[in-house]
Amino acid sequence: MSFTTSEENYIKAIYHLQQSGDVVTTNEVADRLQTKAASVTDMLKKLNAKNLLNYEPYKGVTLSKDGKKLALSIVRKHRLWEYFLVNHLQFGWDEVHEIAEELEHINSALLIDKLDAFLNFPRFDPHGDPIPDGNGRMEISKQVNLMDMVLNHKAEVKAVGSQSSELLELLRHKEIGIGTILQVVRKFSFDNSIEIKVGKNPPFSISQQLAQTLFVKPI
Amino acid sequence: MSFTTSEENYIKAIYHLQQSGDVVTTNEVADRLQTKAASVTDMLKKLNAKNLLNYEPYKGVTLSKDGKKLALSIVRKHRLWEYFLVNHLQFGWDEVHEIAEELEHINSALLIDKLDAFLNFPRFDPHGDPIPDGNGRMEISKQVNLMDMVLNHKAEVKAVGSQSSELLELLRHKEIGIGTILQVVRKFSFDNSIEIKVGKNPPFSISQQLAQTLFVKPI
DNA sequence: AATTTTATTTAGCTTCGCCTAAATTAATCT
DNA sequence: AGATTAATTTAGGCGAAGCTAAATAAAATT
Repeated sequence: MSFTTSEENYIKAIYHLQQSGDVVTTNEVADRLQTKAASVTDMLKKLNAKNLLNYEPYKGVTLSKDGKKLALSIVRKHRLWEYFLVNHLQFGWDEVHEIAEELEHINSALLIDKLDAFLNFPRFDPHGDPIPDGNGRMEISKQVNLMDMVLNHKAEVKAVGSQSSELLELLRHKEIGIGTILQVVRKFSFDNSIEIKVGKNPPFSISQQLAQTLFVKPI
Repeated sequence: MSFTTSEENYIKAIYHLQQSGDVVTTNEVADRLQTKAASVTDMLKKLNAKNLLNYEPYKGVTLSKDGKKLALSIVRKHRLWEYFLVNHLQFGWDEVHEIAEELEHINSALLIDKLDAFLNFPRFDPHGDPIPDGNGRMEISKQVNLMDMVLNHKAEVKAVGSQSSELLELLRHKEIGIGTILQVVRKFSFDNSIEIKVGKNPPFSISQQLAQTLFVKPI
């Protein structure tokens, strides 16, 4: 089964809307996709006929098993491409969304598998959102990127954005690992570097690139 | 100005058809795009109205200045993506065409510039076709990939597929450079390696990966 | 419970890219 | 040159995905 870009966009929108508040309404979808309710109704009927959703007129919609699977595969593609754009093409993490929005519709399972391998099977995208694996499974813990931590709040390192040996070497050197408790004590806007404090050691600074790959959970 | 995937495919088709035999006919386009002549006529009128072509009913079509520019930008994208797929994602050069066909329609000048830089400004794609630069200029010489040379014919190395330091190191070691005269004396299908002879030295073998980055001109 | 408001669906129309069949122009062959 | 064949265009339609306006169902108010 293959789907149009439009169909995929609807499925993805419903997936995201479903995250907060189970059943999704026609207007919510229309809002998110910048389209009109009537157009949404048309598409819901179409996707319902393809068994991607559970839809009953006037009663809102949820994704079916197949719909969820499709949504996760699109999310996977989107986040892998974002990772690629930021970590290999030197995009800022704030400028990649629209491009990934296009790339996510490229149709090739092999391409995505090879991209995943090339990127070293990252588990989080540059925004800290988890990347589903080939079976749609992903990390659940609600993490926040170290760049987004409020000052002077303790947090525990929960995940790193990639498995590349260069990154691991650097982390080993700085003595940062999963489980490390730290807090951000200062942020410098010049180069977006931040200063962190681990235990009773004196604070030291880390680069934006490094901070972006660290995901922490506030304590 | 932005164009639909369909429009871009027509422009690209006309560009390629124009390479061999100036003026392009409706049926040639229909053939190449696996569509019907009537559909082509529709599109030709549309693209003509957008000043991308010089089209007169019954008299065939050529690309206008703008059309050529657009065509070259699509070809550029296509070949850069092919290069990426083969040299970074480990695709075989025979399996990348369809995927690049999709990727070439992704719309972002910045993306392509950054991809180009990431790839080290390659001048030839994995098939030996030249990659246009941002201004639509590209190498002209009719080269053939070393993999495709007939046995025992002398040829001169004209270009290498990339500028990566790893490649250059290897070439220096093997004493191959632009201008080197060589001939393929044997091909091994097991690993697609080939044996070449330079001057009066004994023949030596080079890997498929290396051979694919070498472009020669038969003498 | 009846009415009003809001949400959703239905009906009918538009554009895009494609199609078939019919008409027309150009090319080729006696 | 006139007739036949081939190439191309025109006319009319179709499905996808969108829209507006009207109809209907559900929710909220009185």
